[in-house]
Amino acid sequence: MSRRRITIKDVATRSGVHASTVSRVLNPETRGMVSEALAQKVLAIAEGLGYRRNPLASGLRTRRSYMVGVLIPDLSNPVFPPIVRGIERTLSANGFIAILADCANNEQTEQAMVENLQSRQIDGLILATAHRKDPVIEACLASGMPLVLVNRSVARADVSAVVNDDELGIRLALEHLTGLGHTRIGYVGGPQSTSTGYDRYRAFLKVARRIGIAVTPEIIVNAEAFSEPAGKQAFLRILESGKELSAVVAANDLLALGGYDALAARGQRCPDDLSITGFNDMPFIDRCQPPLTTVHIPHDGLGVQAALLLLERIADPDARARRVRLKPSLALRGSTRRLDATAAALKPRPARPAARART
Amino acid sequence: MSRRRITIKDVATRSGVHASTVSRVLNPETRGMVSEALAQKVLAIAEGLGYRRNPLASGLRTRRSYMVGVLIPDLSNPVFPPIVRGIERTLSANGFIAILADCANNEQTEQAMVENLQSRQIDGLILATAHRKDPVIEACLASGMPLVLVNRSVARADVSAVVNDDELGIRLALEHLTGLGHTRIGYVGGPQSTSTGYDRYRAFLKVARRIGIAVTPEIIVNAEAFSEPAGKQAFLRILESGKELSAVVAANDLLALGGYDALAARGQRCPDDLSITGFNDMPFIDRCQPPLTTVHIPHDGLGVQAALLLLERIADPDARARRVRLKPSLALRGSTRRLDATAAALKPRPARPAARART
DNA sequence: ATGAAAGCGCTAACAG
DNA sequence: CTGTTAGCGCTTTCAT
Repeated sequence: MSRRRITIKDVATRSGVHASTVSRVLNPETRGMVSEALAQKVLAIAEGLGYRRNPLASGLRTRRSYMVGVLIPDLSNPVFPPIVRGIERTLSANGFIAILADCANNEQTEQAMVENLQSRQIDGLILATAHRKDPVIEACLASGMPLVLVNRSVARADVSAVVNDDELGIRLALEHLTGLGHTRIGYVGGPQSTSTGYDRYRAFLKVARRIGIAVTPEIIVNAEAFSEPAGKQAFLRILESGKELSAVVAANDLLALGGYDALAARGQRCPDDLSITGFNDMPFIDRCQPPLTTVHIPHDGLGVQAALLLLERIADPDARARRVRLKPSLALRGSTRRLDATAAALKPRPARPAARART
Repeated sequence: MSRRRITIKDVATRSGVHASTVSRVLNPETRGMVSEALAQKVLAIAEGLGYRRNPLASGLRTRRSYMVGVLIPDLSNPVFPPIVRGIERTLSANGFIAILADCANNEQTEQAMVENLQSRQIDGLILATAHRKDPVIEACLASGMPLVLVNRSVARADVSAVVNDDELGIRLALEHLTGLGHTRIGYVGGPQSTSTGYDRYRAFLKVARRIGIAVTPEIIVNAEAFSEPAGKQAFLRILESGKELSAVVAANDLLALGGYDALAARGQRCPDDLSITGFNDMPFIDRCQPPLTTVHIPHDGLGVQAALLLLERIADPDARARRVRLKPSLALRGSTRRLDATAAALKPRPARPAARART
């Protein structure tokens, strides 16, 4: 069935002009070189024939593929779909396509995928992988490939990146809690090998000190992973540390959910016994019990900005690297509550003031 | 910086052979034409030079791009990320890449994206868009493009598709409920313009009749969309229909969540006043309150199978269309409960048996 | 078994 | 303004 595709040559013979003239007409940049009348005629014929340019062929010549690689550590992590969506929409609107690659959090795979993408002549690469040390970045930079990082920072300043303002996020969470009267506030962080884990941890230290919260080693526990089980373990440690905390800032929504589990395991409840804030505002986290108060990250915006930054760099590869920091906001929900004098302390055992009164 | 990429010609001059020989060596299919010794030598040199084949160039010649289009209606719908992930992993493992396109549920956009993908010489297309009537399918078929549908069925039998066994899913839900003693069971469905909405509705009619549930128009409401608000509206209608139902099967988890909202608005609770089952088992739905009993769909498996089916068709375009139907399972959680004689009827007003006993 | 030559579809020098 | 020519990197006849 599938008849041979219409080529530029077909249009040329039908129009009675040379192929290169057709090429000039079809390319917006060179359209001006051709007389308006002829251009219109050729355009009409191309349209009539249903001509579609073959980007592979033109790319072979121009070394432009109008393809961008998008490397994600794990699409099943709910923060990434909206980022990818923002990226894809923006690229698509600018005539580019997104090649999706999911490296399943595996550095080996990541390396291989980047090489594969490079060999496919992608015009640029968006990296959303999370590790702070990442040889792939050096390799990309060395090869001159336009590169933008999203949702992760990196030490060196010569690479473009779009990140959430994690310090602001932590500050929003902390100020919310102090505004509710909390003073003994702990922190459950993420793995320090990840950029978000590290950044938020640093931010907590900085903001907590500035606000005047006593920062001692016991009130801070960094979880092994950004997951519910790891969060539960971390919360259990912090709850059993002996420090009587009334609130905990978690570096991630999943960790916060782990906090719910930890409380449940101890026969305690959120927010009655402990206020908890999350980070990310992942989809449907407002439907859990209690609805999680969390730092909302504009994920779609991260994706859009990353795509725009990359397009900019593709257009001008010599442009300086830029960093964009997007502002998060606080999603106020039910996992935090005002600390009143009577329910002040979090007792290790459910020895509520009311119970004590009976003795 | 970016030194010119190594081409097949570079390898040729270094090896002292002709480019075509290198090509033969590098291509597994034609490797046999070259003497083993020479092949080894060329391979070593190519390796040493860091040669990477340029798929654009070879594709131009062979009309194979090793690229597959993946068209999604909306990546922010939580059912799709796992499907996409399964697709991507499988394609990638077979030397293909996935071009992701999100048409935002817009048919216009869908049409344009498919054309764009086709012009980019994709070897095949995976469609996850949901509408039952879809001119894009005809167009693809007509053009001879290998095509696989995922998570959606279509009337005509000559198109490959991977779907969940919705009838089994509905049966699992219904049998679970009847097993708990429910007999007055309603159904909140999805939009009939979508394939899943339609299929599950038909399945409910069929299975309910077979099981012996009285199917009257009042106990069935199809929502306007697969969303929480639409679900809430539909549940309100069914609850106010006058039929005293003790359980409702929802065609989708979001609709079920809307059911929670509807109950809450009426001062009732799930599962005490109404048992509800969902469909999809989307991520974190087990964390809502109450945890939703729902039909679990193997989304990742859908993606994997779709990719495999497409690869098969790409390898042999004349192969017959195949349909794969994957089996769902029931995720038993807290939104359904045994119907005991005392709490049998769902009263419009909270006139609980216990309360009545006191009078 | 290997080399030579042609060409996939398109663009970019270079002429005229 | 438009046609001619060459070539992007690779594969594939066709010779030898």
